[in-house]
This record gives sequence, structure tokens and C-alpha cells, in this order.
Amino acid sequence: MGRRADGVEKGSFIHAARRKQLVAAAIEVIAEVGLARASTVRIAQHAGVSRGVLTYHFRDRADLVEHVVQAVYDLGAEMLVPRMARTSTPRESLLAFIAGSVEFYAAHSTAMAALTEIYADARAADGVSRADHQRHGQEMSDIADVLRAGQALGQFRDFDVDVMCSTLRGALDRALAHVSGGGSVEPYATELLAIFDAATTIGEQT
Amino acid sequence: MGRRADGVEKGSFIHAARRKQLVAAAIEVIAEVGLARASTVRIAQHAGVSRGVLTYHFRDRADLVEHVVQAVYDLGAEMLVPRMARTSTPRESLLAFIAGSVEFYAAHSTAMAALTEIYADARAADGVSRADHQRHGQEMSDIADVLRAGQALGQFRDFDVDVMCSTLRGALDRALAHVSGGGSVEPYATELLAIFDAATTIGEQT
Amino acid sequence: MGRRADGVEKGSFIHAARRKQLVAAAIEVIAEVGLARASTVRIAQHAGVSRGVLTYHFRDRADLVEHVVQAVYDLGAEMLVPRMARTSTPRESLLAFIAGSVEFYAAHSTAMAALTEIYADARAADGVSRADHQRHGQEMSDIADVLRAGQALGQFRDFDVDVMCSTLRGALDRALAHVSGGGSVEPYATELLAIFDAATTIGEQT
Amino acid sequence: MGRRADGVEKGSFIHAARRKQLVAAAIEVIAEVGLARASTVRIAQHAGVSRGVLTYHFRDRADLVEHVVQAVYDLGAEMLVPRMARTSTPRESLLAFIAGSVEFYAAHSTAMAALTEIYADARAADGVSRADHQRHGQEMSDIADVLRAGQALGQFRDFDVDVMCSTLRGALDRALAHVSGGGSVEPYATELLAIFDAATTIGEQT
DNA sequence: TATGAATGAGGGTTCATTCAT
DNA sequence: TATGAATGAACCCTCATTCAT
Repeated sequence: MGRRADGVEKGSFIHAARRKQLVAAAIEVIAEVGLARASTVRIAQHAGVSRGVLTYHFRDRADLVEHVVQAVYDLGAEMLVPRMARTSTPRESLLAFIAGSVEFYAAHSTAMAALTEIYADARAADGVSRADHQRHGQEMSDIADVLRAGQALGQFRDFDVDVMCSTLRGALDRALAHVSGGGSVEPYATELLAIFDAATTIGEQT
Repeated sequence: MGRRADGVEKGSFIHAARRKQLVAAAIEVIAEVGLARASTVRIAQHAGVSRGVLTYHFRDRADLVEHVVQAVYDLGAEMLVPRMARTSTPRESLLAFIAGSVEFYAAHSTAMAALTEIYADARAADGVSRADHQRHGQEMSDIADVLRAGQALGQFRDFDVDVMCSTLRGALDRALAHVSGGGSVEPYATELLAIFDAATTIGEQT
Repeated sequence: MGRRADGVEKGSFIHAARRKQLVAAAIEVIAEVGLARASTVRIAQHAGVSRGVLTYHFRDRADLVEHVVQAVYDLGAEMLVPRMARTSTPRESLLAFIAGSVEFYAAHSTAMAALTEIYADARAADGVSRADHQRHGQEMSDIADVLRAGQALGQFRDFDVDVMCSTLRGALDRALAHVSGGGSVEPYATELLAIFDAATTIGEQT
Repeated sequence: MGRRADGVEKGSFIHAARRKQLVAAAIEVIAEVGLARASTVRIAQHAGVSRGVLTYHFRDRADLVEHVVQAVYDLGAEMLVPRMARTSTPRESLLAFIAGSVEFYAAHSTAMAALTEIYADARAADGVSRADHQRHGQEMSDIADVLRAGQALGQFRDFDVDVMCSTLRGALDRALAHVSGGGSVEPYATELLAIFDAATTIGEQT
């Protein structure tokens, strides 16, 4: 029962647990009704706690939302990074990324839905689509590297990397919508793989 | 309260003009700050009229938004329908649709941005993605027909039509974001055409 | 019944009337319970209107408070300026200022009480006593001029003008407290005149 | 629940020390931001302790404030009482009081600033200026006695004692503001002595 | 046809306080 | 003795809407 370790640990533990619970509640509410309608009251009710708890554990509504974003990112990194590390060629990496993304969306569709809502709102708030650059920013720039590597190796045809990345992003957004709505996962992923395989491979057309 | 031809005629004229002006203002505001932040006050200010005018000409805020949606749709139909009518093969139709869409986004990016905001909000409001079915519903089902026709003719490979449609939709959403942000139009469209041409054409891969 | 003048006039008239009413209500509430406790709800209730009216007529709570300050200043200027204009020597001016101030406090004690509360709060908010410099800033610098003029003429003894001004200000603040509490006006003023006459006049002591 | 000498002694010691620390913190915060803005959170933070400590050591926020008042009074009594005891004539007493007060303000300006804030708030809370009667109540009634004694001895002119007391109070309040703002101490005190000496001494004017 | 005026619901935040540990 | 956790009231503000003119 050492003062430091014990007391702090326990305090931190409860604190962290509550925060996770609240973040989870926020994710569900945001995913369901959108960020604008996800009032603190609603989130608190959904979590079964009083309004004040939110402002006790989070500085702000904005702070809570930031934590939601972080939580979802952490989730994604956990799942996608190791998967892509196991690939050896650009083509394999691309396909692993697509398949992994769809699977991730299926596994955490509400979390991803929440993230989508948050970024949709951020885009609107800024007037510009700052979202796009921040959102899957790192992710997409990684994929751009993969695509360029594939082109350098002669594995991919000579498309514009940015347009291809953008198109892939759009396609993945729809995949998310699909699986969020309860649609099939594996068949969709398979088809998506075929599409982008065909779109990137060197074929007979210009 | 007799419907006096004179008064009504003149009335209707002014009425219609005002409505168009207000719808235009709404489009701009919604495109800029998002639907949630597009308050009636803001829209009225942007139009340079008093708040009351909005509720005089439109039953509701919701009513105004509906009119915005209708206005953008009308715009789209005007532009895309004739263009697609001039095509003779499924492949031509598909490419015409893609090229036409991107051009349309470039020509009416704020209107399309507003529509995007509205549907993003509607999706959140319903909890379900009603948006997908309403949004470019007719449009996409038309494209689905085109794709199926192409497959029947042996012009397209044997992909899943729904996934391809969905992917195309996502790709076009990104194209909209691209041109809305002031990005190049024609080069982007050209690349997009190449991507979907490659993705649909019968190639050497299974 | 010209559109412009009439409509605007009337609109402005009602508007102005309401504003005056609300400012008056604010003065009474602030004077009674202090600025910190003068919530918009309380002020609205005191005025017999809904909460929203305040934010309709005034941008802010701060805006309302500013208007209160302005209103009280206007009141003071109306009363004191002409009075002091009728004096010919520094001694007369000083005495007129003191007597006029006390009379003014008696005539508008709640308005002055409100002003006192507002400045007391402002001082606290800033950490520094910005209040002192803004408050009766002009007023006191005018008096400083009078005192200096009197010294130059040999009418006043050679005191430190700033300390004397400051002391006078403190004395007037107490006079306000006195008359606000229902205390006698004329006798108090008379005594105050005697005190500052004695304090400024050249006497036998160094 | 027996009052164990040991535990209680130690407890009391810590208790008292903590209370002093908290009162000191409260004084600083109140002096800086005013009573209304001196929330318990802020005070606790300033003292470097948790929020709960305050409610553990003091029944209430009000209780804490009362202790602040008491602490400042004790400080004042310590300093002023002996000083005035060393005087022999009313005139000396009056001047000693003034000089001693200003010195005291300089020595404990934050404590006095806090007291000022507290009483400003109390006045507002009651609607009446209960402050005047409580504040330096005893102090001022002592001074009133001094003034009356001086008049009886023919040392002072025949002014109204209450008005003179009130004026002196106001003057001292300004002196506090002056030294709180870092103004000079001795010169100000000297001038103030001259003013009230002149104001009370029998002179040639009526 | 248009507008100013007013309303009340709802949102986020701060805060004093209570409670269990 | 001390603290973290939780609560609910109060506050200011924004906003969609209704009403009288």
C-alpha cells in the first residue's frame, strides 16, 4: 500500500477507465447522430452519467472529440501497420492496404463512422478541406510511396499517383459506408482488390 | 382573397425571383460553413435580407434545404443527360458520365459542395445512410445499367456491378473535393477515365 | 406614410424605447445586487421580458453593460457640465463641482450605484485599477486643472494636486454611498464643501 | 472517537498551518481577480492543493472568506493599535491613524485589496451598504471619538464628525488604491496628513 | 411582400458542493 | 488528513420560429 504507486495507479486507473468509457459513448453517439447533434448532454446520457462528468474528465467538448480521434487512430495503427509490414512487393502492399482497410472498417465500423463525421464537420468548419490533408494524411502518403515504388519497378502502369490515391480514398470511404450498413465484407474487399489491381496493372490500353 | 390574376402574376414573379436568390444564398453559405452552421440568420445576411423573409418564402428551414437540393439536381440533369444521350456504346457512356461529372463539378462546385454537406448531414440525422439511396440514386442506377450492358456485350470484364458503382461514386466524390479546392479539371478527368477504363476492361489478369 | 422615414422611425422608436427600458432595468438590478450577480435572466425578469429580448437588442451581456455605462455618463454630463460653466474662479469651480456631484448622486443614486459596481468589477477583472483612469478620468483631470489654476492664482495652498484629487474622489465615493443609503443631501454637501474649502485654502499652518 | 491528545495536537498543528496557507492563497487570488472570480478551484490551484482540501478545512466558501476577513483584521489591529496608543492629543491621534493606515496599506496591500474586494461584494449582496457599518466600523467609531474629543478641547473646528469620518474613509480607500498600484507611500501620507490637518484645524474661514 | 420584435428551447461551460475512499 | 469523482444548478449565448404590423 505504498502511497505513491498505489494511490496514483488507482486514481489513474479509474480516471482512465472513465475516460475510455466516455470516449466510447462519444463514438457511438457521434457515429449515430453526427457530430453536430452529438451534444454533451446526449453523450453523457448515453454513458449513463451526469453532464458534469464530461467536463470533469475533459477540458472541453473539443477535447473529448480530440480524444475520440486519437482513439480511433490508435485502433487503426494497431491493425494496419503490422499487416503491411508483412508484404514484400508494392503490389502486395497495395492489396494488403486495401484488404486490411476494409477489414478494419468492418471490425470497427462505428469508430470509423464517428471519425468520418468528425472530419466531415472539420472540413465544413474550416471552409477548406483541411480534413483531407490531416485525415488519412500519413496513410495516404505512405500509399503514394508504394505506388511510386511500384511504378519504378515497372510493376504498375504510369498513372498519376495523386489521382490514384484520391480515387482509392474515395473507394475506401464507400467501402466503409458499405460495411457500416451491414454489407458483406470479404466479397466487397475481393472486388475492390480486383478493381485496383486492374486499374494499376500494365495492360494493353494506353 | 380572390386569386386576382394581376396581383398573383406579379406576385409569383417576385416570389420566384426571391426564392431563387435565397436558394442561391443558401447554397453558398452551406457550401462554405456546412449545413449545421448554416443558420437562417447567416443565410439571410448573406442574401442581404431580413430573417423573416426566409420564413415567409419557405415554410421551414428544412423546406429551404429541400429547395436547395432540388435546384442542384435540376442543374445536374440539365448538364449530364444530354451529354450521355450522345453516346452509343456502354464504354463511351461510362467515360462520358465520368468526364461529364467532373466537368459539372468544376462548373458548379459550390452547388455540389452544398449538396454534399446536406447529404452528409442527412446521413447523420437518420442514423442510416439514406443518403446513398437518395443521393445520386437514379444516376448510379443508370450507370449500373450501363455497366451491365457492357458486360453483356463482352465489353467489360466480369466485375461486381454494385462494388464498381460504389467505387466510382467514391472516386467522383473525391474528384469533387479536388476541383472544389481549385484543383485542375481536365488532367484529373483524364486520369480518372484511364483508371476506370483499366478497371473495367478485360485484361490479362483473371 | 412614406416607407423610409415612417417605417424606419417607428422601428427605431420601438427599438430605442425597448433599449432604454432594458438599460434602466439593468441599472436597477446591477445597483441592487452587483454586476456579478446581475445575470441576464435576472435583468430580463426585472424588465418583465423574456431572456431572448436582451440578446436581441444587445449583442452581448457586455454590450448591455457598456450601454449602461454610457447612459449614466450621459446623465452626468447633462447635469454637471452646465453647472460648472457658470463659475468664474477656481474656488467656485471646485465647490460647484463638489456640490453638483453630491446633488447628482442624490438625483441618480441607483444609476451611480450601478456605475460603481461596474467599475469595481472592471478593476477586479483587469487586476489593475484601469477603472480609476477611465472612470471619472476626464472629470478628475478637469478638476486637477482647476486646482492648479487656483494654486497659480494664489487662491489655493501649495498641496500636491494628485493627492488632493484622489482624496476628493474618495470623499465623493463616500458621499454617493451616503445618499444612496437615503442619507441627507444638502447638509452632507455643505459639510463636504467646508472640508475641502478648509483643505485647499491658505491657512496659518504650513 | 475519544479526543486523543496526541492525534489531536498533531492534527491541530497541521490543521492550523494548512488553514493559514489556504487563507493566504485566498487573499492573493481575491486581491488579484476579485471575489466573484475567486473560485475555489482557482484558490486551490494557487495554493497547490486539491479542491477538496478547501471544503475539508472550511465548512464553506463563505467560511473561508470569513477567515480571510478575520486574518486581515488581525493584521491591522496588530499594527495600528499600539501606534495610536502612543499618542497623547486628538490631533496626534488623528495624524497617527492616517499615517499608520497608509503605512499599513503599503505593508499589506494585497491583504487590504482582498478585504476591499470582499466588502465591495458584500455591499452588493445585501443591497444595503452593510459594509460601511461592519468594515472599519470599530475603527471609524474610534476615530469619531477622537474627533469629538478634539472638538471638545477646541483643537478641531466645528465640523460634522460623521461627514469628516466618511470623507477620511474615502480618502484612505484611495490611498490604498494608490499604494496598491505601487505608488509612493511616504509622500502620499505626508500630503494626506496636511489635507486633514487643514480640514480639521480652526482656520479663518467659517 | 417584407420586417422587426419576441420567445423559448437547447447547447457548452463554470462552479460549489457532496461522497467514498 | 486529503483527494479524486461526480453532481446539478446557474450562466451566457445561438437559433428556429411565431406574431403583429
